[in-house]
Amino acid sequence: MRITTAEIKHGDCLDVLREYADNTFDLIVTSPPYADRRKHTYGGVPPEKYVDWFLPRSEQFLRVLKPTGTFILNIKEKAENGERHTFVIELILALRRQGWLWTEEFIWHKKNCYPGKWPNRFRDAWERCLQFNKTRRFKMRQEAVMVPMGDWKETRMKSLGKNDVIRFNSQVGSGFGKNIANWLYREMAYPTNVLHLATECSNKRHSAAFPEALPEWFIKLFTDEGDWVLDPFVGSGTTCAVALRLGRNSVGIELVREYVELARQSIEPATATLFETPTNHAPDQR
Amino acid sequence: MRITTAEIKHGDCLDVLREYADNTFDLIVTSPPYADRRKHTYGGVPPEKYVDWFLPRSEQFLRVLKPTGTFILNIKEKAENGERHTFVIELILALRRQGWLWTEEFIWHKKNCYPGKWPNRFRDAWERCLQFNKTRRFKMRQEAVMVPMGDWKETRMKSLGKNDVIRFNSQVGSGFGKNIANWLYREMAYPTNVLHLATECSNKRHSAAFPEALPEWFIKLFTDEGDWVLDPFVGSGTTCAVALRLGRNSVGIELVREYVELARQSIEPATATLFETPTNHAPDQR
DNA sequence: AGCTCTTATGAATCATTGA
DNA sequence: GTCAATGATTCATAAGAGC
Repeated sequence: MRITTAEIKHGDCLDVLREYADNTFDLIVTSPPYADRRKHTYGGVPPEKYVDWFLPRSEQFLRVLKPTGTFILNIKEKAENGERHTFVIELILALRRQGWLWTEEFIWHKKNCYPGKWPNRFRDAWERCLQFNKTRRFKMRQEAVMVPMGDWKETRMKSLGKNDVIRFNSQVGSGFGKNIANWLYREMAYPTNVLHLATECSNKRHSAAFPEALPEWFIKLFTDEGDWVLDPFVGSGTTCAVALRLGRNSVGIELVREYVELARQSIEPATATLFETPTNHAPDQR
Repeated sequence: MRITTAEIKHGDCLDVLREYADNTFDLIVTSPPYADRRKHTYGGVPPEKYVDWFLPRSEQFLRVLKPTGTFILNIKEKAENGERHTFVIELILALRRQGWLWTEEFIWHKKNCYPGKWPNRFRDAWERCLQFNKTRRFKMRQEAVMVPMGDWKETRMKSLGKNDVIRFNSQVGSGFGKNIANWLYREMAYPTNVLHLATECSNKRHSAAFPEALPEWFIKLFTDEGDWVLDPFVGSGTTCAVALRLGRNSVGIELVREYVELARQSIEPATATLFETPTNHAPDQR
């Protein structure tokens, strides 16, 4: 038995993180407020000042991240007046100077991107998920995010039935799930660094900044159960809700009061839930 | 009747391009030799010196490109010693200082990329196709690269959603009918800035060749028939072969002698072919 | 329960109008 | 003149309703 905690803090992550000790978190995954020229919008940091605004905060991220930890930054520059902003690539260079290793750039392909037509531009259907690390020996659980090969989904999954799949997902490593896993892994392949996810366009009150599948993928890939996850710009709480569901401890920080309330609601029903850990489950088999 | 030419020049594009007048080409599309520390490989420019090596050449590109023209740079930094090189993003910043507009970054998603497994890295399944322009008013033929639409039209036309009605009501006058007419006969949709192309594995002796579909897409998008296409690092001649097939004039430049021979062979069979131009064809209608 | 059909909307961009 | 608000354009997805 293990208690998994999820906590939403109100404030600027620059200040809030000072309360946390060095080397606390295994994963920092976040989608910060994008640079925007308009002052009334959330964030309101103009592109020219974005790097200067970000660096003091990423300095704290660097401090509280474990040496084996990973920092995933979901960010995308916008096109304005016909040209792409450069603040994101300038941020990459600045973060390296700050001591981060730029280890990977994942591409999130948004299958259902925003529509629109312009005379000299197509719809923007991708975002960067930049990976930074403190050391080259970071924790990575590649088996946790394997994907079905070829037409596996159409052929075998259909014959399995929905309940079987749910059972498999919830109890890999024991009994029924283990048997499936034996032949399943032969049918699975490692993914690439291109993620195909749709944005969530549901009728929920709080529209998620990014879909649950995005933090879920990185949490599975870079943490074990019981590890600590941080989202310093947690917004409506997606990251913490997913971390909680996956049995990871999490801290979310949010500046805007009303988002704090939303985020707390999203994790409320399960905050005190006890998660049972299968006795025969080894994290590195996942 | 019109004669389409394709010519392969031997030499360094820095020197060869001096023979060409200002504002000659409508499109420059190329996949330059990647930075590489090993000297025996093609290119052999170390990453630290890549920008300095590239800038004099891109200065020539800027000169010979028409004001309405486009420069597509297919390039991807490689991971070395566990970290991504920054020379590509530094090159973007340097090209902007040189006078280029960084108008777009297309993502080429390589659907069947080379298999492999590393302890802390997934397969690299994408490359950057950076778009640069001299002005914001560049030529773009979006209709030439439209893709078959999903079932959007059918579902949309079956019944208009309440939201559509609201949006139409907000318009003045006969906007409603006009928009419906736009949808009625449409079977194709505009693509996004993510290209899904398979790599051609059945390839020749030139290792860095990109698939024909890649230059083809950009040639269709940014040129009309009879326009001029340049590939300053033409390698085995893919760009020129495609340009010829599409009825565009092209110049390819290659430093390595044996690749020059390969490239010339690839366009040989059709070099002198006469392309018949339909008499009722107007370039601006495409 | 398991389908099909309906409906809303999403980190969008550009041109135009208004302050 | 600079800067901010408004209008026009467009399509893939999943929740929810209906059968």
